[in-house]
Amino acid sequence: MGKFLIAPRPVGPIYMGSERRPHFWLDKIARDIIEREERLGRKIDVLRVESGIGASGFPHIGSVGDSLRAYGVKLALEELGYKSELIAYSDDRDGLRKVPAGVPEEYSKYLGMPVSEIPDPWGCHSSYGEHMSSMLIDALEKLGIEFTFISGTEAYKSGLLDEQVSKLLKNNSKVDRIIREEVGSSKPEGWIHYWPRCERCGRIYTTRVLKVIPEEGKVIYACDQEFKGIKGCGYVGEASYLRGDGKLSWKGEFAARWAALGIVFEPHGKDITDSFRVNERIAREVLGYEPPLTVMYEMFLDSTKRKISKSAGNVITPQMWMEFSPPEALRMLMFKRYHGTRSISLQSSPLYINELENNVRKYHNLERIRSERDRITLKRLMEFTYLMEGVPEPWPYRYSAVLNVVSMLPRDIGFEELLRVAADLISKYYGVDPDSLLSDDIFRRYVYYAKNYVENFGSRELGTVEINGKVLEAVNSFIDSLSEDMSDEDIQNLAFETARGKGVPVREFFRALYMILLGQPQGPKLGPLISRVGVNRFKDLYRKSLEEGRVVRKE
RNA sequence: GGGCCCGUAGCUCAGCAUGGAAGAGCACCCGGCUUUUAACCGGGGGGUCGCGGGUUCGAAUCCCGCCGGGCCCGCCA
Repeated sequence: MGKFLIAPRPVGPIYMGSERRPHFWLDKIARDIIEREERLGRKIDVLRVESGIGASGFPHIGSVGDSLRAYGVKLALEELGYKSELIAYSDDRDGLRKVPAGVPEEYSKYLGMPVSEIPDPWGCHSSYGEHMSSMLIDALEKLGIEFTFISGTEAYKSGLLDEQVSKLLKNNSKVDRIIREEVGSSKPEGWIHYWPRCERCGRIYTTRVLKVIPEEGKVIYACDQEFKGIKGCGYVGEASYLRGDGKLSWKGEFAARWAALGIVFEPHGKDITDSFRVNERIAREVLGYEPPLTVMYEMFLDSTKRKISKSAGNVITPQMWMEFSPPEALRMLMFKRYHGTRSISLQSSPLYINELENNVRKYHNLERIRSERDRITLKRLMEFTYLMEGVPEPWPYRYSAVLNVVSMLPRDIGFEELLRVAADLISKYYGVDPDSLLSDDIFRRYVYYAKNYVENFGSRELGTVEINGKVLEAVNSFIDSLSEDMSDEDIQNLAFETARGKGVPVREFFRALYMILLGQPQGPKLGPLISRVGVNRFKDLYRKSLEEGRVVRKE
């Protein structure tokens, strides 16, 4: 199908190579999916894409990337005129493998038990697993992702996977062989890759299937394996695999889900590439289901390119992200590309927001982008970033300005007061109506992000400023002449008078002041800025800059 | 032991699938505009495309080898 989207062109030197059309990666995947499904002759009334939702630990920023990318593919499929659905499948049937930091130590007693059967440490959800997955679901909703939720536990209990589980167990020797061929196995030859839940101790990772009884839909098992130092309880019993008294191991669970739900696309992190490869073969060779198209994405690193991990203390949760920058910035970051190791940090949030603002502006000036490829990439990136609901008109102010202003204001004044003062200053900077800022959701959020940023990371690091000696004298004279009782106007006039009186170009004079205070050559109108910040506070800030050696006299 | 990603301008990165005159943004420099409100405008400098081979009329792009940075997996998912 994809090929027919490209119109035939006349042959000739002018068209050499021009049949290569630039494309955005999500659009390409969507076209590939459709082409593939048609070739396979599957019915394509609803194209289901899937994303797993972890339920074993706290979600981090990478967890939402998987779902976000899958959702992007769903949007792209819909744009091509197909119905599509995102399945968010919670892995709450998985056993607890380790007790994450932040969960009571004594939870080690639950190791090996399905997380949906472990009590919620905080008591607010029906289980540990539900608590964890609900945190991720909450984040997905904040990101504007629509999905159909399926709980793994429910899936097993409802019989959704019965057919596939039966097939896998009946063909367990074939499954075992594939596993051995692809990744090897330390289990004895002929191992049956299914985890029955021990009726007595409730664990699944300490059991071993002794025998499959297909005609009764059950297995005989022994709870005699060791898992993470925990020994099985020794119980021997039988479990129905049709009622879901257990679960498939990873070597087959994806395959079962794909076949049962008819999944055509699922992204995966590189940590489970082996798992994917095995499952692809099992789906194809045992279940007779051609596995979904996939993309592999890299894990996230922090700004110093170190792996994000709980022990390193650099974990970013989606909830933390939302305290510092908007969901659309995160969507943009995730949709930009899917390969290459990504580094991400909350401290860089002003950069991400700046990029978002620039891209929104560029989107409304597309004709200015010369290269067709860049044009298409930017156009689609922004349309996906705004979930196909329309890219907003650029707003007339910058986050960097809001952050600068907020970082200079006293911090103990309360949010509403901070908002008012910031609106006042920003309105003067950009020449917009302060009331419209106060009722503007983006502005309100900007002030919120900026407040959090300053409280967590301090003011933005300002570089050293070199200032011409004569200009510096003028600046000093200006600072000395300031007094508490001056109005906005007085201060503004004083600035001009001082500059002229000292024979310094007005532009240079202002530039110097803004560089010292904000680290950038322009800022909100000076009189009101100093007045809102407070003359004495302003003098302190200036004195500090001098003391810290940030301001260097240049002849 | 197995596998993956990255290396292109000072910085952040596109471009590589399908080989056809090295790109963007930021930064920098020059010029313009303005009693700072620029969310600017015009121009400019700057790259042995990590290194070495190979294929080719032609390689950033394909193949092989190496160097540097980083990541993942080893039965848990």
